[in-house]
Amino acid sequence: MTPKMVDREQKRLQIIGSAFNVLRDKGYMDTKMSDIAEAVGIGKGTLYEYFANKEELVAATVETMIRLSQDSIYRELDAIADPEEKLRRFIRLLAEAFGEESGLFRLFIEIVRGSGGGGGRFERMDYLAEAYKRTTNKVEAILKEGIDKGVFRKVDVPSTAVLLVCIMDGLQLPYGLDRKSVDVKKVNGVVEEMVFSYLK
Amino acid sequence: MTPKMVDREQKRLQIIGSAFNVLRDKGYMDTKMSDIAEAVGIGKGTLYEYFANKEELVAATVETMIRLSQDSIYRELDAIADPEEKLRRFIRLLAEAFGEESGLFRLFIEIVRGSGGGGGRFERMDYLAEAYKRTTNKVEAILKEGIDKGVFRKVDVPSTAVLLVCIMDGLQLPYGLDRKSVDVKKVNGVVEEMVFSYLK
Amino acid sequence: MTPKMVDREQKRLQIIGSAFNVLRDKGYMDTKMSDIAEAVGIGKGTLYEYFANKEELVAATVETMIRLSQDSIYRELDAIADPEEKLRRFIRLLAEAFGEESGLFRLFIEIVRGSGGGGGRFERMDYLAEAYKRTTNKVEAILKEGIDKGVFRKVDVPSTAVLLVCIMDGLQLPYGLDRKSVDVKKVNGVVEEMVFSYLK
Amino acid sequence: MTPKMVDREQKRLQIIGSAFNVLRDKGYMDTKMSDIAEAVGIGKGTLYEYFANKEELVAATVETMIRLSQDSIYRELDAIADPEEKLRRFIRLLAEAFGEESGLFRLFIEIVRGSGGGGGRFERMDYLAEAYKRTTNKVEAILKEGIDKGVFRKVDVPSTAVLLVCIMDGLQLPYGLDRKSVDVKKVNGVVEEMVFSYLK
DNA sequence: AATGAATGAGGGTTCATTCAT
DNA sequence: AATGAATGAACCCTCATTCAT
Repeated sequence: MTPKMVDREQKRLQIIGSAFNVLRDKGYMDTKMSDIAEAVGIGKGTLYEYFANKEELVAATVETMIRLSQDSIYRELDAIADPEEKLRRFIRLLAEAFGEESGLFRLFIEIVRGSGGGGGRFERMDYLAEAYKRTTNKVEAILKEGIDKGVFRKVDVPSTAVLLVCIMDGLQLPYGLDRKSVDVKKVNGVVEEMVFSYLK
Repeated sequence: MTPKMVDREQKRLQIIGSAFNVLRDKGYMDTKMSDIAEAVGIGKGTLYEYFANKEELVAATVETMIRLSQDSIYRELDAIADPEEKLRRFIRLLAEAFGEESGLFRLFIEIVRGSGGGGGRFERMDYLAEAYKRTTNKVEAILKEGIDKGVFRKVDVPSTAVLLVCIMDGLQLPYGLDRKSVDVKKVNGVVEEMVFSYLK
Repeated sequence: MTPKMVDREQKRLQIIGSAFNVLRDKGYMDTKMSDIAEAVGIGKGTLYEYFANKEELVAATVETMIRLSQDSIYRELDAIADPEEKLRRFIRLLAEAFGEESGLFRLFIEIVRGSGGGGGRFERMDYLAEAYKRTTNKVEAILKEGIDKGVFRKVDVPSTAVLLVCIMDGLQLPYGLDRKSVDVKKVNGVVEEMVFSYLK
Repeated sequence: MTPKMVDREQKRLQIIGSAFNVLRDKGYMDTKMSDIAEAVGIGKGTLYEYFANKEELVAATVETMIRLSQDSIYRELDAIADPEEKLRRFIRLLAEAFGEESGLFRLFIEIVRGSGGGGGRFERMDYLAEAYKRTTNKVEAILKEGIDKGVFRKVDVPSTAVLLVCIMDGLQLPYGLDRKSVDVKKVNGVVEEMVFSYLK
């Protein structure tokens, strides 16, 4: 990687960071390229020096933010040996990651929505599917390990893993609708109880 | 309500029905007013005789479809006396309603996304919050009844109700990403098991 | 053709007429869609009700103007029996058609230029090639008839026909460069003399 | 001219050479400044060290290429004494210069087109008019000499000269439209025959 | 002198909305 | 009441030009 490449990559990341803030707040549809440029503090045209078009910029933004989020989660998880503790931590980290602070998943969903139909606009959304798959795989591994070690019951691993990820995703819902009246912490507590009541 | 009003209401419903089909398939962003008009089989201008603008039409569509879905679910549930059976049925009905066939929730999410930020375009989305609230209330009622009758443990009712709705919502996720490799029926089965392992 | 189609075709022609005026004066590159809209006296968006994009509009304009020009020329020629008189008239009509009044050919050339390279923007320019071919064919027919009737020498018909069309085209040149100092009428006279000195 | 100036002039010529290749292939409209810079193998900004803007660069390119072409033609013609031979050679040289290999005239025409209207972008296109004038003057001189020497008929010299240049220009036409089906050599042969049948 | 990253004016195009019929 | 032709604001994107290094 030449020095120039470093600068370029730095700038891409800077743009992605600001782009994410705007996209998270306004959604894909309502985010104009000029909004992003303004947020980064650069000219509109400069965006096109780093990304071919809006779709690429948004895809790269989502990809990067997911990767960063996943990397950070996985790194922390890898340091934990006990499967139950690992799963418990996983739930909390995902709840955090999906929580309001991030908004990543709200954006994620909007984009998936737009491209789910087949003729959708996002081509590179395979990455999103991969990220999802990576997460379910991670959960599957944790579950298997727990079962092998006799910590968990012998549950259907693939279905349970999918369900766990779905639940974490579903916890997004109140953020859009009912921010005030829901005690997120409590709900998260119930999630853990419920999951382990099932696994034990 | 005069006969004319009835006609008017009929036509609104007809438009809403066709609009929903289009919106479900293409998403909010990619659905043009002309697409809807074409689907209904009327002129573009006529839409504006029945709805003030795109936002109103879409809001009314989502409202109506949610109401219809909820009405049908509640009607069926009211016929069931046993709380456990009621909750079990509720889970299945919601899974169905949120399932791929409907697509209602994918649309719902896309719209909520757009208006979540506060400055968003959808003003009338309070209705969505109400629908959500109505559902959690319904679940709360079922839980309370079950606890009162000694069928369920004494769980935190509000949090558990919220969680249940979130879980049902979260089950949408695979539809957009991983339609093929997920065995939806199995996952739904795990949901039931998990919920009741927690409530018992 | 329904009544609506008539109106539509009328409007297309109206747009084409105004578009031609603008294109002739400013050239393809410097003609903005808004210039054309303004010239027609309609909104910019309306152009797109009748033509898919700028390229289609320009292609249709050139096609139509060429067709009109050719139709008018051919109609007049068909009324003439004598080959020499026919060719003489042909030269004069083409000189007129290609003359400054029209500017059609200047535009024509600019467009062919842009699309000649192969990767060029104009896909429908086959029509231009056809128009050119139609003209050379017409000239070939006149030459053949003249030769058959013994009015002309036995020249190489295809090459001579191509050359005649090229000459007429070449007469455009002074219009762009030297409008003032060239006596077009005289030059046209020389063309005729030269051509017939060759054919006799 | 200081050594520095020589270097500068060298570089200008180098740029012009590459610029011509690109312009000939893509046309004015589709040639970006970056294309030229890349072709020269220098930075985009450097172009502006040698030419004030795109227009100047293109104008200089066309000017230079025309001058080079004319110089080479004139040098060769000056070595010929016999007027008929001179004219014959002139026709062949111009046919070559205007031929596909060069593409100079296709570019020339595109540019003249853009600036013909008066409000056009090219201010310095006077040079093109001068080059054209120089060519007609040259032809006039040849014709006069031929007439004086009794080799040619007493034709209208200015008109005939203009016509000859127009014909040579017109021979460009098939290159853009009908490259395949035209036997250029034969057509060029007919040109000579026709011209001399007129002059004798 | 040379560069190329940054810029932003400007163009083509879309589509929600209007309104004359 | 119903229509769809007309509209133009608004958006994405390009590319000639500038200027800090």
